[in-house]
Amino acid sequence: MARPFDVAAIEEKWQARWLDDGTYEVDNDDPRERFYALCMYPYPSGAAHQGHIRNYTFGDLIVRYQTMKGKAVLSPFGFDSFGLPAENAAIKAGSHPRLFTDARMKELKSSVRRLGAVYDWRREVFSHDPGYMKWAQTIFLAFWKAGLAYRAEAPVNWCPGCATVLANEQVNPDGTCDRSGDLVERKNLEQWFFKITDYAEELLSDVDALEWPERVKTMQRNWIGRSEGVEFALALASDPSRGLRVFTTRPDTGFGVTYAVVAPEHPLLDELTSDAQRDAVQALVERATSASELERTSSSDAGEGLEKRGAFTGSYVINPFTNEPVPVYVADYVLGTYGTGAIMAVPAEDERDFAFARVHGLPVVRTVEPPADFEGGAFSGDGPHINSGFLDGLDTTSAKIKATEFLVANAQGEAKVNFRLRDWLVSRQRFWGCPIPVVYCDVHGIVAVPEDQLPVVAPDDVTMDKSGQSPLATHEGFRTTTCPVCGGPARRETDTMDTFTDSSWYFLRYADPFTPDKAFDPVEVAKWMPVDQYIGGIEHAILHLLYARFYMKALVDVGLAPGLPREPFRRLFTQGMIRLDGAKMSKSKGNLIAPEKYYETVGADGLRLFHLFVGPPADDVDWTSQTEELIEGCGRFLDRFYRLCDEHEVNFHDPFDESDLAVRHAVHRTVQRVSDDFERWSYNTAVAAIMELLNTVSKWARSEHGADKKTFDEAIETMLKMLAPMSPHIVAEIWERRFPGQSSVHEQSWPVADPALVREETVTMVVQLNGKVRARLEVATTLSESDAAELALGAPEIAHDLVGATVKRVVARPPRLVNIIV
RNA sequence: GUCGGAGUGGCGGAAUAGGCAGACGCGCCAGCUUGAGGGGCUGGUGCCCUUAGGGGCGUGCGGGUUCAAGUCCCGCCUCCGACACCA
Repeated sequence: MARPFDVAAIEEKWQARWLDDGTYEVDNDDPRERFYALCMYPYPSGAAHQGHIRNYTFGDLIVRYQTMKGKAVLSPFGFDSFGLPAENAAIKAGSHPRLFTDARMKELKSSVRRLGAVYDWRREVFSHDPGYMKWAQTIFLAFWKAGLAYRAEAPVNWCPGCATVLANEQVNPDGTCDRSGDLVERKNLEQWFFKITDYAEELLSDVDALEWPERVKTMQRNWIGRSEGVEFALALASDPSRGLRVFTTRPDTGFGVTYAVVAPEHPLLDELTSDAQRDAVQALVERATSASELERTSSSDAGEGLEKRGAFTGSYVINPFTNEPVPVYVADYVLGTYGTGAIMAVPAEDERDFAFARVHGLPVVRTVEPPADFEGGAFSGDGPHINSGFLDGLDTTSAKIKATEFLVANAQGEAKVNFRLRDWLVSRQRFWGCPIPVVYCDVHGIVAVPEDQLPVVAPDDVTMDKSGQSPLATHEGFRTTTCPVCGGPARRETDTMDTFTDSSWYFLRYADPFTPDKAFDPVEVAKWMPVDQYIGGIEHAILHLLYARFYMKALVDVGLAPGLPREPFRRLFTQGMIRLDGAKMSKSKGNLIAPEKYYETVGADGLRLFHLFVGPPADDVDWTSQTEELIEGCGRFLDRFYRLCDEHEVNFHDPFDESDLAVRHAVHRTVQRVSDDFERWSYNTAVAAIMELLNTVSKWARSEHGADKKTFDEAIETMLKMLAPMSPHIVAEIWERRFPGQSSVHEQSWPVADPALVREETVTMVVQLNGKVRARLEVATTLSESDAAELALGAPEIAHDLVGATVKRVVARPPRLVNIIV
């Protein structure tokens, strides 16, 4: 396509200027109102693809728009530069992950520059910078000293492919590794954890006030998974002084407990198992613990269809409500990691228990009366209680209260809240991450590396392979050290931290990257936090966002962030992803569409406009053959705009007349629309509004009748300003030619609509006959109801249709519509 | 299965408070620009019937409320996403 201007030259010129002039650098003591705009910390995977382009287009639009609105906008950039891909690539090439990472950071950096996205590069942060690691480790130690980090042996998710443990959040529902897709195994290992569960309640309740997409909030709530109930003891029939502790949310159904179940991992299982049942129990346990999660859950895609495998232990416990003994089973449908790892089973009111009872021939006793037309097994709804002694006749809510009181008094019960959320496993047996800064001394145990020795940095000459242990553990020089307390022999921790720790506080360092003696100065950071607009992909709805929220609260509590808000991200926007042939576009899938070819044709300006115009920002974009043509169309729009600004085909007339006034109206109405659309993330309609205005102005100015020069200039000037955050290069170029020597369009104020010009004097009123449009009248906006009705009835088309008919009713809604019912 | 979100022309999508369905763009058609056009400009373009004027239908499906429903209510269907034995 022949463009009327040199795209590449213009874009390069302005990109260089924004960078050289430090146009978007901002100081912490800036007196203007502040705005913190942030795109999620990117993993440096190389040159940007369309997903990045889309993300940074939105981010840059906000930065430029808020700047024009007169705010001091913090727009930082950096890299989540630790992580597996670089390490795996290094193993493959026999190289060092830093080489890959540095090269890819450079690529991504040049990509965002090529897009015309602007940042305060003085604030750049990246995870493998020793200057950043030092504070990452300081924070770790602060958490440890505050009891928020601890070491424990735990059954962990072990990925054989990645040769490391994974957080629960990194294991797919089908039991495979989120990264490699390998089946995850269970292993018992000593690991570091963060006590995120201490914050479960606050993490849950604070979700309500966040201006986040509802579905992200829902996902967070579900992940935390709060449930209220009672924990109590089922007395062992063999020794009633001892009990099997269980958790239930339905104490009201206690009279219906016909058996109990313990998880295969339950500590009391061995004791509960009788000799006669030992073989059966053993078989069940072996199958359950060796089976991967996949095998355990793959028999069906619906919970109720799952095979209910279990075995009788040979023991009985006493139902405290009935005082009857009930059998204890071991079954893999009870999880060792939730609640107490044991349950009371109520087959009549719980589907899973019902399914199990059916398979194993256990009795079902209804304690809640189901509706008359109820068909099916378990009824988990509300209803009057039956077969329930002192609970008979009560509804679920009152029965729960009474049953809880009973259990507290008679079965060592206590009301309890359980969470699905587990503590965050943060150690990784990998090389390319931030080392955990502790030392193990035979005398003093776990000892923190003293602050003046931070950061602990991994040596370069480490062998990385997939042997299954931490690469750092194989490096004697690193591993062997002395105890900071006694000077005796000690060994270093050789695990590194989960990279999600790096992305949990980077936004604080951005706000104050200059402080040399601490992670950040809370006074400086308070000037920017919380982030006003956070932008990123929906894939981080749980992991990153939950961890960062936890960090923020924990940092305040351990004293590193006094006075800072406990929630880091006030507003969140999750953009849709780009799909190619139905699959998400990503480097790992290898289905990328590189932006370069579009830079050559429509330029960064055209590509940005496309991403804004293609549809609602939150929606996914399907990249199809038609997409190319859409992008061309966006380029053509910019061409048309450029040519109009040239004024070659424009005619001018002198006295200002009605046609000019109409254009002024259109200009101001468009300003109104675009401003509103910007505020509500409706960029596609904002672009449409400007396209419409260009069509109007173009037709008017190139007509024989011509345009008033002042009105024309106002229209062009206003369009330039409105397009500035969208397609910043060409707009800056045109502005400079029209206003040589003046400050850039990007330093102008965002246009404000004149209310008098937004208001219309006349409008088209629709006249309907029985709801069908029969006439259109041009009327004054101030038209009264009675005048509207009169006008409508008098309209020639209507009068004709009304001959011989009786008007039953006239609904007048001036000035838009009148509906005549006959 | 549960919880979210969505379903509108050939396509991406618009309709912000119940009031003209289809803005804007892509594609397509016609005309002009006439050396041709992958450029530019002008006009047309939901579907069906009709020679015309005009008429009918139309926002996943079926009901309902209303003068008026893409929008509100009830019941379904389909697709996408999250969770998925969490007691």
